[in-house]
Amino acid sequence: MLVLRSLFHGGAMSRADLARATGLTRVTTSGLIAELIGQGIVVEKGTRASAGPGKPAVLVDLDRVGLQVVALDLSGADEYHGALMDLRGAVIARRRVRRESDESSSQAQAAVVGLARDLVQAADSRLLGVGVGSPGVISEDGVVLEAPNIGWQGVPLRQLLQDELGVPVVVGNDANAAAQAEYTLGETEPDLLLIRVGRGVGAGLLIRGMLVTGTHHAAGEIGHVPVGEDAPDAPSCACGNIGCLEAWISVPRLTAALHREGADREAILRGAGARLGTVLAPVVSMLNLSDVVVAASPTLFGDIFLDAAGENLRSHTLGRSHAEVRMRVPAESEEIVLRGALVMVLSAELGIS
Amino acid sequence: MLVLRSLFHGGAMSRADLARATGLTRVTTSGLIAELIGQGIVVEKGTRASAGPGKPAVLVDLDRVGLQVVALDLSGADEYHGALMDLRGAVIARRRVRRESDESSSQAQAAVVGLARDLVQAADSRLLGVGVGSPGVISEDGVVLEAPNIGWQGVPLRQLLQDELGVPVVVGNDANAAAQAEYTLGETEPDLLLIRVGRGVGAGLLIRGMLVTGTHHAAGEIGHVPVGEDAPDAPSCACGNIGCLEAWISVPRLTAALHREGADREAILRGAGARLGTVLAPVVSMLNLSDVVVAASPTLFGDIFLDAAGENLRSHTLGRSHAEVRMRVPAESEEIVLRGALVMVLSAELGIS
DNA sequence: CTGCTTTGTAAGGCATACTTACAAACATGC
DNA sequence: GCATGTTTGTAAGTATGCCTTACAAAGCAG
Repeated sequence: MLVLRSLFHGGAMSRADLARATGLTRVTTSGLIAELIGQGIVVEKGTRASAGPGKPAVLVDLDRVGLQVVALDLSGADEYHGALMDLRGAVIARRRVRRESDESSSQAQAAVVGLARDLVQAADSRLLGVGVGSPGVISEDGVVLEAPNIGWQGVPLRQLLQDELGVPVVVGNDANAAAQAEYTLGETEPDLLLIRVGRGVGAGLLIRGMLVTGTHHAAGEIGHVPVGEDAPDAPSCACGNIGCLEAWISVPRLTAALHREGADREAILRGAGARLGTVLAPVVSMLNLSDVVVAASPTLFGDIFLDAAGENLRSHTLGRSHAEVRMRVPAESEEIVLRGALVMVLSAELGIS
Repeated sequence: MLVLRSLFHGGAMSRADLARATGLTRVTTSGLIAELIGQGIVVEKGTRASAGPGKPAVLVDLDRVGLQVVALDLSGADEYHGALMDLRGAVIARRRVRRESDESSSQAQAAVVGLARDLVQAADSRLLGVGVGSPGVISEDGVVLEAPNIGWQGVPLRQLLQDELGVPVVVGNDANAAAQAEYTLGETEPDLLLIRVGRGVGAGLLIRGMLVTGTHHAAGEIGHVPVGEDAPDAPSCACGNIGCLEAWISVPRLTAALHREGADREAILRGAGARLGTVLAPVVSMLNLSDVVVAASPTLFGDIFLDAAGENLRSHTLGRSHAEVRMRVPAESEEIVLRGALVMVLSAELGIS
């Protein structure tokens, strides 16, 4: 694991470089690399153009193009999205399956299994596994305990897919997957909060690089925290309460507000951002976070929204601590759940994080 | 570590019991116990009254009365409080040093060193180390980065005490210490939030039993999150903002509010509790916590306050997740920081958590 | 008193990573 | 052109931690 992690983040290097990076001896590293080459996970990439005296180094690296992963993103509003990727995150094949709004639980399961099977069959090289980012509350062993958007309750998705496909499968919450993608594939602090806004509002939280799951696997479910519930324009939520964060900022609700007659686009977006900032303030203070990522459609959640959220967040967390909170949009935000599913497979199969 | 942890939480047991508890073999356990007995950390406690066939077991246990720890609590409003304790948490000697309000940084340091030295000299058995729970922001290596209440800034307290006393020293935030005490000494979930209200408001947070420290060691600093800042009676805070949580519920501010003419005690306490609930709601939702502990003077923060906080918290976190949040007051709340300091030493010296 | 159970220890095995030693392959200086 | 020094990668043997197997000690049950 140590060797694989160093290789993954450090890129191609010699056995001696690896020994220095991991703190192991050259001897031990050599043995481990031999084993990994035997397993087909690591490959030799020729000698390095020598840059000094001594025997020239033979570079080794993860087989970044020879190993493949199937990643699924079930969080789309009207489609299931999947891709066959290599370890670099490059998409080799992509499939989208339209979702009917009146789909039953078993129809949805069949659609997802079909999508996964299709992509697994598209693999033209060694397949490490299948990763799935799904909305809802998901247990450690990949049972979707509750996913209202898909109409699932207690669906053992991981087991189901594994039995159908005969390949290792990992299933996780979409926001958690996105947070792991941002952490493992990006250059971030080990403490990271990622907010995802779609039909609902969800969050993924990493503390010291470790996913926070909560007592009942429901960490990150902040859509139904009320905020500004005494405001004259406080919206009522589908859950029955008034002023839930989700009722302020979810994509359908925000779109509806913007299309209302005489709507002031900027004021509405600024207001929505401010609501998010208010809800996040206690969390950011409590955890002393410095890095908050908003993964959502940039047309709605662009600079106006983000600046308002950031301003409000900072004005609500300014204490004696000088911590500056950075709020930002991740790179390639469209693919972030797919990339998160990839990272989940890397973590489960290779111990990479 | 594994063996010590099992012994600490399981109490006196035989080597064979330990083997079953840890998953190690009897042989390995026996060897480790022999080593620990050699170090004077574990003692044999005679044979167990036989309860069946087989050779009667020889009980071994941590030397709970022979090992001692010095614990300091610097969070008092007008005194430094310290105790010499055994591993059970029983107080063998206690000292209190009055604190002058106009004390300088170095005077405070001298007072703390004197208190610690006094208690170290009172030890009449093997002393494991010194633990200090201090208010403020404290780095991993025991430097008090900022403690406005004591007037400290960048004081390397751990190094200072260790050099003066020649004994292992651990320094941590008081709320963090309290949370660790509650976790290690009580029967709680591995995810635990502890709120301490005194001159300020602080929190200690454990996720999977691990302390959350935050990017700049300032996790738990929630005193200056504004809440209800638009209310007509929103108080202004020393920090310059309006409606900081601390301005609503800190002991001096709450006491002052209660002593105002025509004050409705119950309404004020309920209001203060509700403010705390509102601030905690996003945190509890985000982390999916089920256990929130309020460690504060029970005269002010009794049932009225707690019920209001709990009600507000629940009404603000009721989503689709059925998680019930339990809010409670810890046992022996007066000594909780001392006991936390004890736990910090156990953790640092013996790996017990 | 024999058989069975449980405890605790002794002896040896196996895996992991370490230390030491050395051959291979290159750059550099004379 | 060649000895010298440097870095890489592997071979052989060592230390450690835990395991398996085996057995003596000390009790209960029939």
